Amino acid sequence: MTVPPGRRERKKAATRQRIADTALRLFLERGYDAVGIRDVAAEADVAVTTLFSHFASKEALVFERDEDFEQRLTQAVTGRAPHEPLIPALREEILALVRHCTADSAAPVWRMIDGSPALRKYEESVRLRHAETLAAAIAGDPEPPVSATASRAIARFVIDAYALAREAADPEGAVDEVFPMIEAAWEVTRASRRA
Amino acid sequence: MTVPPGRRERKKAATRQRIADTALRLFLERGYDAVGIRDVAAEADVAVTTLFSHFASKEALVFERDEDFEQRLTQAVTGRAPHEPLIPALREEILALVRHCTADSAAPVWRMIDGSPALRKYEESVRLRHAETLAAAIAGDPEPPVSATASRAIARFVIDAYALAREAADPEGAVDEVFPMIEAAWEVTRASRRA
DNA sequence: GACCGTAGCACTAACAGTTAGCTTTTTGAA
DNA sequence: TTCAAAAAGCTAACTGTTAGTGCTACGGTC
Repeated sequence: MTVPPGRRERKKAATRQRIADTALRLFLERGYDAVGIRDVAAEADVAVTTLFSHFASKEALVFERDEDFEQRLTQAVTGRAPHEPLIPALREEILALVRHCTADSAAPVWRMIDGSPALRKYEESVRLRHAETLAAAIAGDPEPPVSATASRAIARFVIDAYALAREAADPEGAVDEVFPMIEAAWEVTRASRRA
Repeated sequence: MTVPPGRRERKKAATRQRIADTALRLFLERGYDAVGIRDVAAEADVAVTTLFSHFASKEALVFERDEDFEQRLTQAVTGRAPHEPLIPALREEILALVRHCTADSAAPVWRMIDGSPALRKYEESVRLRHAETLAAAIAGDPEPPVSATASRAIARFVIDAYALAREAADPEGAVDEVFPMIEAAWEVTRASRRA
């Protein structure tokens, strides 16, 4: 019983990381569309099939860490202090995530994403998944019980806020503008429940 | 100068329609994944390149009429009576569209879409475009002036409502539940503008 | 320490969507 | 009739992705 995950899993993770790093480097050097899967595989010194055993698609190479995003969102819901209101907690988390991805160091990557229709499309589908996960977290939260539809709606609104902020000229300002709207929408679901 | 759209354009439209009809028929008969582009082209008696000159992708064959959707939404905004409030107008239009696509006659098509990840993903990207178009219509409406961010947020919320309703067990009930939330979000933008 | 089942990886070859390059037909107008 | 442009066609490729198959190294067990 190895507390540090066994050598096999470490090797696997290393291979995965090597592929992701190589891919990102090549994409940034030559442009996403100009780099083929075969190029990435060759440069990372793995077979094409190996690459696809670690990543479901070419786009997934770019959004390698998207599960962190998902985790942080659900954590913001399920891990908040008792009686701490939901929407402000989500607001803080989204704000942190927006700051994170509009940081200068991340700029080239996001410029690449914005420049590729395939990547933008993929990002949307990733966000849809995040919205579903977030909806499940909200629906499962005992604090204020809400209907399935309402929690899915709020979840989508929150993800929308993130998407809008990322594209806005003033990302933090966009969060400040959209979240009061979400707060109001949220209040409606609570009001109808009290009635 | 032919006032009735010339023969050339009619023929082109006819070819386009023949391709779309053939594609949909084959997809429903054999399943979306089991039908290749070459099958559709052969059955419609056109070259593959011709097919792609009419449709940008295989998925686009299924969402052939999606511009109607877009048109109806912008029409609901720009074509409403003076002083008619925005959100109820959008609510009515979304309700009509939801009814339209949950009608029995359309059921097989939507079942096919729900059964194919590629189609679901494509539908999301189509919706994103619709949200952008709707946002532009809202932002361009003189009646209640709103910021670019607020109009984009509302537009996304409205599209979200449609998406949620389409997937919900009780589509019309979902519209009834989500639109009050949107209305509240909308009021926030108006309140901050009056302040 | 030897043994074995499994997981990771490799290789080839192919499939399917999509596009480029170029030719032929059809159309609308001079 | 003649001509330019649009539409349609054909061939051949490129690119992401997968199936099939086998080899190798690891991890747990006796």
